[in-house]
Amino acid sequence: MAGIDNDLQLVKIARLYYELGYKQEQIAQIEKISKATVSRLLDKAHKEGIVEVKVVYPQLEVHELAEEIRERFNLKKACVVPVMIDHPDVIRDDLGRAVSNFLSEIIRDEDIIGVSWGTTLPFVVKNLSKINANNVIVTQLNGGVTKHYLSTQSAAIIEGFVNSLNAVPYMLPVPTIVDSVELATAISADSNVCKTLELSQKARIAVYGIGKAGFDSILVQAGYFQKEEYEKLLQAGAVGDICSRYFRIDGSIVDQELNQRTVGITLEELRNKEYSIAVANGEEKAKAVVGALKGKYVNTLFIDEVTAKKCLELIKSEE
Amino acid sequence: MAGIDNDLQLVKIARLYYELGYKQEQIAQIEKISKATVSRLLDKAHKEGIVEVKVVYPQLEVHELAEEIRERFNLKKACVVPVMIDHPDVIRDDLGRAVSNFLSEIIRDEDIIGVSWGTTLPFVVKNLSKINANNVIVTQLNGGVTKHYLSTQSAAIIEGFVNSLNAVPYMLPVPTIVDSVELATAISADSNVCKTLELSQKARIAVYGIGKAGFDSILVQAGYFQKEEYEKLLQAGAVGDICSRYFRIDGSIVDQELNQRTVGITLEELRNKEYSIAVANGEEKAKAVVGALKGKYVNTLFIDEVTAKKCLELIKSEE
DNA sequence: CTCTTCAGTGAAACTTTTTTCACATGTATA
DNA sequence: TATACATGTGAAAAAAGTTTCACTGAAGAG
Repeated sequence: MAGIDNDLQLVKIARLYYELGYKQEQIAQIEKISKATVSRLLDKAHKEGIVEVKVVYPQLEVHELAEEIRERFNLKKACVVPVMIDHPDVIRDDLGRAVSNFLSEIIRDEDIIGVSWGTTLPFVVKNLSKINANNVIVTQLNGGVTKHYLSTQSAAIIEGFVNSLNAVPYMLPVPTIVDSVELATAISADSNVCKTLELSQKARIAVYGIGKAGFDSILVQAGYFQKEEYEKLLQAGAVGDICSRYFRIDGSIVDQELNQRTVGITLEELRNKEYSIAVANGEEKAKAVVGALKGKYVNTLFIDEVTAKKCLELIKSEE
Repeated sequence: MAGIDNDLQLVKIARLYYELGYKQEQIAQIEKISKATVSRLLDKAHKEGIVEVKVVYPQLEVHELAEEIRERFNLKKACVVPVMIDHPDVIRDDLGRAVSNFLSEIIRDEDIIGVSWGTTLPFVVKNLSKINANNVIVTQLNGGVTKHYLSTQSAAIIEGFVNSLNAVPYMLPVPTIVDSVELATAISADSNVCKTLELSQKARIAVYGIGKAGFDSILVQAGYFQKEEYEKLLQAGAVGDICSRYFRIDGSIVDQELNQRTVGITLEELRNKEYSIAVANGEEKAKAVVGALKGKYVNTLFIDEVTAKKCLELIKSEE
């Protein structure tokens, strides 16, 4: 798309501006263009990733809250990031970084690591640094959201992991929920799908987000549910999902038939992972997080301060 | 110096500005300070390294010129970087990056790598990325410039290499040129100095700048030479120096007595290195570069386009 | 205790950057 | 060939960011 000539000029202008501190007007003279164009080209350089701005700061944690949650649910590890700025993107970025750091501590050669998709996972990928490991396999834990096979969202997440770990990907290019149990069985029997599912089962590490049950869920918006069907689900006590499998606040699975129509790793299987790593962000997800913890679908939790507090409140009010 | 509270606010403001794209005026409202202060704090965040701006671009090379130089002087490798922007800092940065990339290709476990100081070396250090190698030793090839033992310049360069390579440093905390041959011999006999010199001799890789002989040289300014002494040197044909040892355009050493009063690796020793890597930048250094190449003190050259052309001109005009 | 000094601040003046607007150029389409 | 349409430009207007300046309050000196 962008020619090399073009990019060279962008680089030149960016360097004159950011490395040498020239004013845009001086650059305009040098390049014989208007200062307006210089401004526009600098903007383009940002968008094309030629200019990178990074804010460097230590990873902070709220240890007391983390310890309380870890003990209460007998987790392997809990990490609570402080809410420095109350904005989802900022919090998710901090969570993503924390998860990423943790992964680079635990990943080793020959590992199989399963990942799902969601709103938080992209932030893990964004913060993933090159990790030195050999023969790692990345598997997709559950199908994509779009029904038209291969959602770009999940593909990008897997790709990020693959690049950072120098790994081999195993995708699950199927819908996450299908119309009948028979169809789900048939799909799972397909040799490619089956291979990925097997690897997901064997994975030592699984990383996924915790979803909140509600009409704003991606699954609803992607048309996986009729309105009445979803309402029934909510009335039956659904508070959240992991890999598109819905559970109640006590951790029990809501609808066994639905569960059987869902393709991908099961919640049972997650229980047995050495590392079942969940990331969650947002107060409204507190019930979902509590459900996930009570169901033991998670042994390593990454969560923000506000949500962590809300979770503890919920638990304490139950007692 | 800066309190943690203070830094936290800097980080917060930097993130609001660069990650969320808030205007300084909005941030001023949030933090209940004036927009002038926000501007000042952002400036401080830059200076403290909390905000990093990087221009990302591929490493470009002028292959034809490089090949011509490589062949003519029978070098192992020559790398000529294009002059995108005619400013010493920019060119040196490109050179530094090129050297740094090359080093990360060739460095291996148990290596000994000797480095000098100069105006170009800091740019190599700046661009050095973490290199995975074990038990590497970094030695200082020649004494610092200041006569007061331990020049910060060279210390910083060594430190950069040590950090990047996870290496152990061997410093040479002595003046580079002393008053008498006897003193030089005595200093070299000191057990610490001797150890470093030995390691420098054994080093598989040496990295250094090529200096130009002239009254603007750091050595002159540091008071190593009387004016008349230096004039004599120039009249005797000195065009440049490597590790404070002066040579003519044909590569011959200018003053044997001075050479013997110089502490550090000898030019002879550089000739036998597996990798004798020189970096040079600036048209005015062309003669010095030609001398270094003719003397075979270099087998791997990193140079900018303009200087490379000038060198070839010089050689061709001699023929 | 008073005076001086100094770092830090906001308001306002100033500079720099971005956006708007009108126009030009080239390209695809009828 | 004419016509719509997108793309890119500079001049000027508008917005955003920086610097100057005068003032404040705190720390140290007398």
